[in-house]
Amino acid sequence: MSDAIIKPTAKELSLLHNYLCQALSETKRIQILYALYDQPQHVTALAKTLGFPQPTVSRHLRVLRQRSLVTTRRDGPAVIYSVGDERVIAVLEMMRSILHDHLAKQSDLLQSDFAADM
Amino acid sequence: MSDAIIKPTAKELSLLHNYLCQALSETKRIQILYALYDQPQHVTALAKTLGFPQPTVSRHLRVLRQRSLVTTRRDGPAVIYSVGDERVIAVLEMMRSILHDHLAKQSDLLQSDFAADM
DNA sequence: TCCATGTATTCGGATAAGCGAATATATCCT
DNA sequence: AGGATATATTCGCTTATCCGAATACATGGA
Repeated sequence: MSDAIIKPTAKELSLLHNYLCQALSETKRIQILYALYDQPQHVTALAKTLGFPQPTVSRHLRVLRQRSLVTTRRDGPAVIYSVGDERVIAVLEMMRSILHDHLAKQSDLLQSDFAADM
Repeated sequence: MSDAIIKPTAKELSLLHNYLCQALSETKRIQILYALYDQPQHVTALAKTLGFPQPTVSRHLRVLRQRSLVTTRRDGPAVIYSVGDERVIAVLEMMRSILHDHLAKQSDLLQSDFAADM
């Protein structure tokens, strides 16, 4: 498993960072991705759903759009956004499970510390 | 598949962001993770491998350590760092494959644009 | 204990990224 | 064309984060 991975070059990592890591490095954008995964919708609806101002949502969507992480289709004057690549959600879900295990482990530590004090 | 995902709360996303996304939102830290995955090593060796100043590496390692993304063990005055959770590498590898498909698709587009011009 | 090696932290300055408010642009309908 | 709705962009400001240089801290051996 370990040796199946071809170590990426610095250049590739820079691309990876600019393309994906950067895009996911903002809570609001992650919220937007999950909201769109739950339900494709247009900008104003998204803004209302999340409680953010419309320009804020629009700016974040631009970042996601430039990286093809969301796709668009017009519906009259509105623009419906959807998740462009579901694997991005899979990535986020994997991160979530790592986070959950981490929190569980921390909670275990707290418990054993507590036990040790008794 | 789609309905198997429990939509995370804003609070959880904030945690996720602070814990993982934030940590991966920096090219040098990703380089460090891959270098440690390739070979656990101490700080100075890492700095030499990557060509970064030692304090820079140390600062980034602190960020990773605080999130348990790397683990440490002492070897005399040196501190050997290793990857703390290999799933983080899996996450990065998944991102890489998304990036590669994206680049391939872009390259296809360029090709068809080119063909259309002929 | 003192020195050598290795690691972590602090400081000031520079850069990048987000935000709110205002405004520009686009689409459709009459 | 002109107005209504919806979306995108720009501007100035604030905040967060990174970096290099200097320095403090930790460990083991003479």
